[in-house]
Amino acid sequence: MPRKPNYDRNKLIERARDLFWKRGWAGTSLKDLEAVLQMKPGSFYAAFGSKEALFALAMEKYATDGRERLKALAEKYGPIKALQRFPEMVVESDAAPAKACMLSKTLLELHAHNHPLAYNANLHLLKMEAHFAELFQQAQSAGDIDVSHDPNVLARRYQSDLLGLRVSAEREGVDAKAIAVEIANGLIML
Amino acid sequence: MPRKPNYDRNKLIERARDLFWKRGWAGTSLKDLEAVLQMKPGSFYAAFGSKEALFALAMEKYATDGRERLKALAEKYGPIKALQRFPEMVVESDAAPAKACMLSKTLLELHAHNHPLAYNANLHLLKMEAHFAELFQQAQSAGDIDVSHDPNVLARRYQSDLLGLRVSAEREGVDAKAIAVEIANGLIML
DNA sequence: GGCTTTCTTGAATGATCACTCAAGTATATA
DNA sequence: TATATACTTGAGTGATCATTCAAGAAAGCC
Repeated sequence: MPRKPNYDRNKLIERARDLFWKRGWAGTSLKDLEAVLQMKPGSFYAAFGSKEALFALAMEKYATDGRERLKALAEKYGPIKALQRFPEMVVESDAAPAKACMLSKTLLELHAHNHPLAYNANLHLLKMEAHFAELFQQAQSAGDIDVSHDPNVLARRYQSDLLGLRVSAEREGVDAKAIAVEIANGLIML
Repeated sequence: MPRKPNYDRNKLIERARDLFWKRGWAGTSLKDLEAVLQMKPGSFYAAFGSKEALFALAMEKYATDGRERLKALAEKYGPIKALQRFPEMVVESDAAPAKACMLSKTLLELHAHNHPLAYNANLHLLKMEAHFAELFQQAQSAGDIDVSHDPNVLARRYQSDLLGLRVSAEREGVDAKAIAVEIANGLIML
């Protein structure tokens, strides 16, 4: 009896993610979303409920994809090489809507307003950091990093460096690739 | 014959800076500004011309103050110690409206819109980076850092680390002080 | 083919946005 | 004290914001 929606929900979320990622929360209007998603307000609200709900879905996809890319890298090259390649990968992806991290952008924009999405962004960052810690620990087991280091401390610093890298990459006239290489090289000496 | 304004323009700019710094560009409405500055719209526009013009003034003050704090630190402790102390100082200032850097927040929020304020923010970041490079060079002259390093490269990385630190400091549950110490210690080994 | 159910449409909602301006008020000079 | 010159006030501007909803269109089941 029902009627199927004539859109691919997953693709819509991806397109929304790209727009939110690039323009941020307040910088993305519903008119922008309607244009990109090719949806009228009625359909939009029937499908997603609210701008905020869609943003949460977009951020979820962003975070999940990031973790999966890291996981794929680790399975292909091993933990230490994955950690070394990841910064360069992030900075060099020309197809991405922005160089900066969507999670940190969201956090910075909405933290002062105590907006749920800011809290949400931080949760995703914590998950990613846990993943980093896991890889650092595996690298220690493989003998690539001295066991005197606390993997959680390494992960915390690594993520901080990565966030800085990605802010720098958003700037004009800064050689982010060079910074990425420095971060990667910094891991050899541990 | 004229009548003097009954406000201290400089203090108004400082209060505006604190509000913009905390809440960002879109997150700060004119109503918010009117409340904090105790000004009606008419006075506001007579005094500053536009929200954008005031934001530019606020950012200018933010950047100038930052450079002066660094300069004061360098005059008191010398170049290398100043560079080491700066990250901790930035993270520990509890009076500040936000931990994250106002310039990077502005850049991330407005870069995708090609907003003049984003370009402006980048200019201030470049100035700060030049100041860092100068201190690195002085530290080399003093024998505290090996001359094999390019001071501009050091400054680029230092600023990137600092930006990452300050994003991390904005997060809940992250020991930013510890990261600041790590950055400081990283300078010893150069 | 009719019927039910869902999806789609798009005008309309009230709220808030940055900003304007004419009228009123205060002050420094003459 | 009179006057000229600012500064202050606050209601009002049109634009845009996210969101709603009633009406119309399409698709699966009997």
